[in-house]
Amino acid sequence: MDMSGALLVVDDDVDVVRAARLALSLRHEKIDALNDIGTIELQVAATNYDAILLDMNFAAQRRDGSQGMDALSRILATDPDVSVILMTAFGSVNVAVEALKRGAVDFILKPWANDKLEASVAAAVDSTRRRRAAAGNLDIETLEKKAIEAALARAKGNLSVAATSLGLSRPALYRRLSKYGLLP
Amino acid sequence: MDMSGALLVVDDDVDVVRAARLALSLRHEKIDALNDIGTIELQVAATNYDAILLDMNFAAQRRDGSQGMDALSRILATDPDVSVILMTAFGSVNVAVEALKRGAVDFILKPWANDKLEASVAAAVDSTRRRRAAAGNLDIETLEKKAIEAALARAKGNLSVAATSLGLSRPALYRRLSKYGLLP
DNA sequence: CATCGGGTGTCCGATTACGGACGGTAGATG
DNA sequence: CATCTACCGTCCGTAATCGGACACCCGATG
Repeated sequence: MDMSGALLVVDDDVDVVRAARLALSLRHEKIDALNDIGTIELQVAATNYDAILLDMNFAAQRRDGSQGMDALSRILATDPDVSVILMTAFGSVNVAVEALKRGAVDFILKPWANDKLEASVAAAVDSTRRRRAAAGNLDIETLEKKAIEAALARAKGNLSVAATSLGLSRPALYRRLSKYGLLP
Repeated sequence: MDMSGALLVVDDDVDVVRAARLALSLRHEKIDALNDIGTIELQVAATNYDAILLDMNFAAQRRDGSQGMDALSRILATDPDVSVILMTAFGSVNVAVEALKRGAVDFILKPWANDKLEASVAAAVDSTRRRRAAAGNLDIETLEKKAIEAALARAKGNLSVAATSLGLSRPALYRRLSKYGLLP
């Protein structure tokens, strides 16, 4: 499985950016860096990143992670399908939980173990790709087929119940079962 | 907004169950308890709970949370729409992150603050209800309307692009826009 | 046993949906 | 200016879909 992706590392500490490149460049060809969250929306809108590594603090005295949380929201508003991994040296259980509840896909404490970072990024890239594929899979027939499969599963194979929940008559459902190759 | 829900507290410590009832019974009429995860699937299959509070350790020497993680998976396999809040006295950032990545909606450290527990449960009940409502909203027209709205948003109002991504001809899309009241 | 309720599979006259084609607009380009 | 490209809104001959109705089956019940 090819997990090479386009990554963005957002951190004002150049050593962190360097360490991340070192850990990830063997496997990922494109690793952009951004040291200031002020233009994060522009950057994210301009490139379909596969994963974003986002630090949580961007001012010397800040440790509460609120800047990273804010940036997370802005990133996801700009590109709802991208996976964001938050990074911090000052993590607590509460901050970690809050980050994930707000949509981060993972949370990495600094200093990280390289194999852990690699695994997290690989999973994030995979996640993003699945999300993009699903979002691109919008044709009416695919959605209809999936809905019918879901309704059948929920109705435990009862065709009458499934037809009702789908808002279809039974003959209409039979036609679709035949059309989509779902007949037993 | 009525947030009274059917709750299940899964913990082998009767003091925890008692404390949870005390904190939550003013607002929630049904609070079941289960002290052993062995029959968790049966319990969850028998009742449409709105939220489940799940301890992470069920044996005296166990602190790693693996029993709770296992139970979480089993609960979600049985009822994919229910919100599960994990609880433990031995939480770490890694355990918390792993819990949320596996599908828990929140993570509470013991001993908890009652207002925090209440808020978490209220959000979980709301979440579960939204999930159930969405799962029950399976009629073909609703799904089709939503798909069209999503495609229009992605295509930034470009009808030709939206029609193509939906697998429809432009006249077919126009008919649906008219049918669903989506014409500008 | 007969009856009821719930479900299955199919048919056919009526209705609706389909998409290629037409005519038009707007912006970019030489 | 003329041309091209991309998009918009609509039409109409053809094709497909619609759902009430029919016949049947199965399990539960009196």
